[in-house]
Amino acid sequence: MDPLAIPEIVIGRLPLYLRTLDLLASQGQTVASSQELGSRLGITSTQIRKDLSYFGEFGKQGTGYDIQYLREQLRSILQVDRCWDVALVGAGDLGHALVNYADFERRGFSIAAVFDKDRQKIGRRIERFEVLDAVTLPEVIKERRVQIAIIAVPAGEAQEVADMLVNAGIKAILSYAPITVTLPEHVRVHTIDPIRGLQSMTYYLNPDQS
Amino acid sequence: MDPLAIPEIVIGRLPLYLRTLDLLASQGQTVASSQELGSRLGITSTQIRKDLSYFGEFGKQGTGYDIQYLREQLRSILQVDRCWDVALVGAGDLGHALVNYADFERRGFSIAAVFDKDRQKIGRRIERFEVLDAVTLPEVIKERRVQIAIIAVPAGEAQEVADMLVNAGIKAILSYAPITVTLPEHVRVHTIDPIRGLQSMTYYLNPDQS
DNA sequence: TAGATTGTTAATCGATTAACAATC
DNA sequence: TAGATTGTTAATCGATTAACAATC
Repeated sequence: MDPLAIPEIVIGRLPLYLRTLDLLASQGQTVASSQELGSRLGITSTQIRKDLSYFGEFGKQGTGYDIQYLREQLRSILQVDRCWDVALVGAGDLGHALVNYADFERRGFSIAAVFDKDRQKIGRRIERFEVLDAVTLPEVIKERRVQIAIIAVPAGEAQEVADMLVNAGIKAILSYAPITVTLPEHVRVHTIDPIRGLQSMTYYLNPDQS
Repeated sequence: MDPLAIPEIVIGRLPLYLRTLDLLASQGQTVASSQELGSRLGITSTQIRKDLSYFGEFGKQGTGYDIQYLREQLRSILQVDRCWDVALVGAGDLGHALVNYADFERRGFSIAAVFDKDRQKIGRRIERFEVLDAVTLPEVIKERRVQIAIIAVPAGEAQEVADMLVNAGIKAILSYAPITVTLPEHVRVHTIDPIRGLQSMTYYLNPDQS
């Protein structure tokens, strides 16, 4: 099946399904119905079955899904049955938090190198990494054929860093800078902006606060 | 207009518009068309005009939008023309990064207190905050009538923390724990899971990596 | 067998966009 | 006036869901 024939919104939900199955597996559960997954995620069972049906038939009537098997299938579909090297740009507080984030490894990613352009930070250690000079970024990324990067620099530097990453061959970027970066369309970008989430919740809040 | 009559997906885009207008304003620009906003955000100008039309008429034919005026209007709609107190739970690396995140203040939020349950962390300082014992969370939140909280604790503790927050009166939660927390429907939750974003990009990546 | 649940079709629902009159 | 752009309607497009046969 052509990967692009499947709606992006469906692809966006698969990691949610996988995450939920991981949780159930860690609790020792071996089988789950679309009903159970749905109620845990707050979506309908029909939607889950429909989403999965784009890729094949993974369940058993009357029973549900074998958790182990469906996890394997989803990992294969999402290509996280391998481990992807990730370049991290920005060795500030957020960079530190990301280096220490244990979930990356468990879920298919491994930080391969940490860069910063600040003289104060270059050469310092963050856990197992030495912070590398950002000018060496292109060669390191090219040499190691890294395809994924995380941007954890201030908003004002993010576009410049993104351009540099793309020139070095990066194909997917997770950006923590609260701006919309503009890139060639063959490069995928996900932006994490915590304020965006907060601001769309305050819309619904009661105005009376002390 | 009844706030609930407007599609949530529209509300979700307003912070994007505001963020872009903030950027343009900081560059000294005074007027912007829906066309310009759209091309910066990668969405159509029609969609922007349609979204804004739920709330009123803010533009001028032939000219576009007065940036200053539209910012004020959007801030008012989103209720970020005031500053909201936010309780932060979790004083680890991520908590540190959030305390130091300058954008909160500029965009309508102010961290009011930091909590942790770890004896090692309680009493320590993070910038201007003393880390408070999580058992004091209900009283502090109730007393200060805080409505918003950020969860920055490990996944295994997140549901418990969320329940505690809701009992204390919290109405909106931004969670960095990679699980789906289950809460009463009058409470809004936004979950930030960086791996989710990465996993939906690897789907499209070329499998050949060194 | 009876009960449960899948996978899929067709209907419904909702969001996006093309088109355009209004007007600055 | 001519050109540009808004606000809005109606058409289109795409996503969700109800319904149900198949089957474990």
